[in-house]
Amino acid sequence: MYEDEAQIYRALADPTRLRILALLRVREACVCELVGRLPVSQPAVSQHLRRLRQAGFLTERRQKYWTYYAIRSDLPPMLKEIVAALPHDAADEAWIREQTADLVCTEVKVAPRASTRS
Amino acid sequence: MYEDEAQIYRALADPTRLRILALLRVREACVCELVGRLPVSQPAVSQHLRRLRQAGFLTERRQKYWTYYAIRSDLPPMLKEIVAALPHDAADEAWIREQTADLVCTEVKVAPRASTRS
DNA sequence: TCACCTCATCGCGATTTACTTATATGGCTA
DNA sequence: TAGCCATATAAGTAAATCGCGATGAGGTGA
Repeated sequence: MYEDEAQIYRALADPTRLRILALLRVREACVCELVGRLPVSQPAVSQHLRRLRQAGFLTERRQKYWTYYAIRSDLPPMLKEIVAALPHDAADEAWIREQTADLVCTEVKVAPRASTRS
Repeated sequence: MYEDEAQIYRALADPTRLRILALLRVREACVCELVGRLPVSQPAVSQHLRRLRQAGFLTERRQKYWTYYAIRSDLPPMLKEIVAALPHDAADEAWIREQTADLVCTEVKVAPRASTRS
């Protein structure tokens, strides 16, 4: 009794996952984009995305190198309201809006690696 | 960032707490009434109530022996919607409706103790 | 005042969660 | 097909969570 509902709220019970939802509210994004913005490692982001997907919040789509995650368009009304009610972080939203999806990952992540090539 | 919201959803991330909210949706109740209905111990119920109160869902009121908990009437709209959207359990709602607050605890709990007095 | 009632808190063990690093997977491209 | 890229999974650890029984706190009433 109420296990299913608790499961859904448990998926929302983490600040990083809420931030991911707020970011994806602007537009879909691939894992590496989120990794470039969030203060946790790539596996952590991957695990959070899996949790949100299993709870029914996200869909995934493969394209070229990247896996894009997006908020399900057929979200139940209550969940849609919850997502809509999340606070807006101006910096986060500006950031994800100005990303050019196909460039971010390679461009951003090659730079740091340059130092390891020496 | 998003810590406060996560805190709220964490308070909802447990089936027993959701069931308590659904029960209190019918009417306020004292701890011993909830203990009489839920499949967990009195300390567990007490802790769940504290968690819900700290998250801002409940108020408490003392009267004679009992502490009555109720859903805050000034709940933010989003939280009010969340509580309203919880599934209705007919048996639970019938049960709490037919309780006569002042009788339940002493009546119900004296009986089992009789066997330990022998 | 003292016994009794409800409820809160303490202290503990078991489980879950969220993170890390290391490594595996699988698509893409040369 | 060989190597690279983004992503997923594995394994381990620290902290949070949920349950219990025992006990403490505080009001009530004889």
